[in-house]
Amino acid sequence: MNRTTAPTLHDVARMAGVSTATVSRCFNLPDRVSAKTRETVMRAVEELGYTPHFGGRALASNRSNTMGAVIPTMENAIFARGLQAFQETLGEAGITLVAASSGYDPAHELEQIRTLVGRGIDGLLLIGAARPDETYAFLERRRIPYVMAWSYQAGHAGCFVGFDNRRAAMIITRKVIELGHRHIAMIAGITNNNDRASDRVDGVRAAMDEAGLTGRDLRVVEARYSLNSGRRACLELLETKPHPTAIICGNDVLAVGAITKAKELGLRVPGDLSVTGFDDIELARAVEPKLTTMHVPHRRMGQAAARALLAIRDGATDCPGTLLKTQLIMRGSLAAPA
Amino acid sequence: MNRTTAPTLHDVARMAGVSTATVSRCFNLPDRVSAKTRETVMRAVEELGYTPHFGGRALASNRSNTMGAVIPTMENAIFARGLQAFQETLGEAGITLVAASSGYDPAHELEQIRTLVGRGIDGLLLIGAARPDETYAFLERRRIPYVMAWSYQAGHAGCFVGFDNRRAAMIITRKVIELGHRHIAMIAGITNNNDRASDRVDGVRAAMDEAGLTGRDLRVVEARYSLNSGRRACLELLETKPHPTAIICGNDVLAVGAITKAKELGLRVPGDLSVTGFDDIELARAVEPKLTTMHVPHRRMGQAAARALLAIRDGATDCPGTLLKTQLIMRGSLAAPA
DNA sequence: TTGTACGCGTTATCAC
DNA sequence: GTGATAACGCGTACAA
Repeated sequence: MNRTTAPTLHDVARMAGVSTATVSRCFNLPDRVSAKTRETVMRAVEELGYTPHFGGRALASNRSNTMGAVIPTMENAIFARGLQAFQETLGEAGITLVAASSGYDPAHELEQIRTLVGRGIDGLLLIGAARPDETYAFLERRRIPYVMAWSYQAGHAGCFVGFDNRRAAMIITRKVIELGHRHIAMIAGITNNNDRASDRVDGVRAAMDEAGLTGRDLRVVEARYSLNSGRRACLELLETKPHPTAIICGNDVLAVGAITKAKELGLRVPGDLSVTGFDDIELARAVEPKLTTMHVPHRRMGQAAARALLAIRDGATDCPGTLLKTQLIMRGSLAAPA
Repeated sequence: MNRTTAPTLHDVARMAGVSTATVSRCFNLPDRVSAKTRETVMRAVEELGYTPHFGGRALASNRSNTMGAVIPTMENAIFARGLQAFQETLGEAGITLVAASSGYDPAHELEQIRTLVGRGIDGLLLIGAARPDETYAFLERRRIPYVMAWSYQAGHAGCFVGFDNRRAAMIITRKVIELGHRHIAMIAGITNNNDRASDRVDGVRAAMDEAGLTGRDLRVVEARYSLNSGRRACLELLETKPHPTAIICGNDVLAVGAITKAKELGLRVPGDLSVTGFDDIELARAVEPKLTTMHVPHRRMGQAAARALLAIRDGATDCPGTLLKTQLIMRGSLAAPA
């Protein structure tokens, strides 16, 4: 057992007394090999602790059995959760995941995509649709199958596995208006290069219009994805007159930050101020009052994205995209204004 | 622009009017190429949108510029956060990350490790030290450099980048005792195959002993990593007599679950019941009262793990491990018993 | 400084 | 059912 280098197909072949071709077939086309030889070969494989070399395999087969994913950051629970499901589903199909993050920066995203493509990925998961043409051009030129998740842009070319952010935001806003709120504010995520965030703002605006409320009745501030940003944004909104009676937030983290700050300021939630979230992460049930929010099926989305990519790999001609449903979850943080 | 296949080194060489060797050198040993040729080559690279093929590169150089990581699950915020930092630091060094998850199952972990190793990773990040000898044997045999994070087992062979879970748990328990609590309970994470969880239990026990309190004074239940499990465990603990006046939790998620349940039962926290956490994730500041917990530098740990692996790759002979410090964060959920 | 030529571990196309 | 053998894209002696 003094091997200093990993065993190769050749070593296995020699040990089993067959050709390398046969050993290879044992892995890739097992039924084209007699049961007896297969058994001999597998014994040798065991004994040597042989594992196929990825590089050689990719080179010869022009397939890597690898899918890539570039997400904004793993620190955001919704992406972590989706990525986990994505990876699990891929794993069941014998595919490994290479992951990278863009830090919400389109230029960095392209750079990461370039790296992954160089690695020979068979498919790619991206988040949202907001990126420069250059990125799409690169993907097309290299013929890399990709799906975009967390969004669903009907007019946009490409394959989406996501939901209608605008519509979901409309639904939650309608509910707020229906309860009687007229002075409404929004704490949005950073909308620059982020179609999920900007679609949600659009949705809120659309619902306001629909109800005959004007832009003057809606104040929007943007905030980074953190509890503290939510707190700061909430404070900023409460310093203007007339006070909003409801704050619609672009995600749960901002909403929880806002609730915390409001309570610190002596406001009762939802008595003095209603707050809504978006995503329905675990945090939504940990805060008091529990958060009224829009449930997004993050895990199902990750699974669907994986299945879409696998379908394309297996020759699916048209886009196997999926429009997922979100669901308004009424909890304690939204009520009629006093 | 009708390429149906990715451009190769050969294509670039032809376009630039040089040999493939020169193009290759432009990437790997730029100073061995004249500035003029290099420029011509790079122009061709740009024009063709060339990216080196990973497989070929790995095959020829016997290096993959890839590091692997097998973590229990990305859905746990602490691992997501650490992995994010790990990946960022690796990225700065031009290394890509292949990630997999074990679902807290040692057998599945080994399987994932096998896959990653087959891909030709240059190093591996693992969580904790609790795994079968078979796994370690495999790693040794294949000469894969690896570091273990989130733990620090002084007596254990191998390279750790982590902290002393037992000691940290002792510190928080001492504080609880010092405040006057005598009836103490613990909601631990599942300790099976998890040295972080079991070390924390040991630490609590050790601090009890040290204070002359017996095992009889400590009730321990284990719970899965979720708010609901924390709630259920809390209920179970409160059904026995004498009631604990303080519950020490193995992580923040369990602690928040416990607080939520206690409040539902009409108990005041910390008036009737004190609760402590472990990890200091964002959730800890979102709950009311804010959680007294043990801060763990997850991001720094991910960075340190990456640096350790890079150091080994660059020939470091002894283990560049790191013992990180944790810090007790006093917030509102722990106080003297009534 | 640059080019030639070989080998890395695997799969695929042939014959047999 | 099995065995030669030619790719696959790249790095790197070695030669020029």
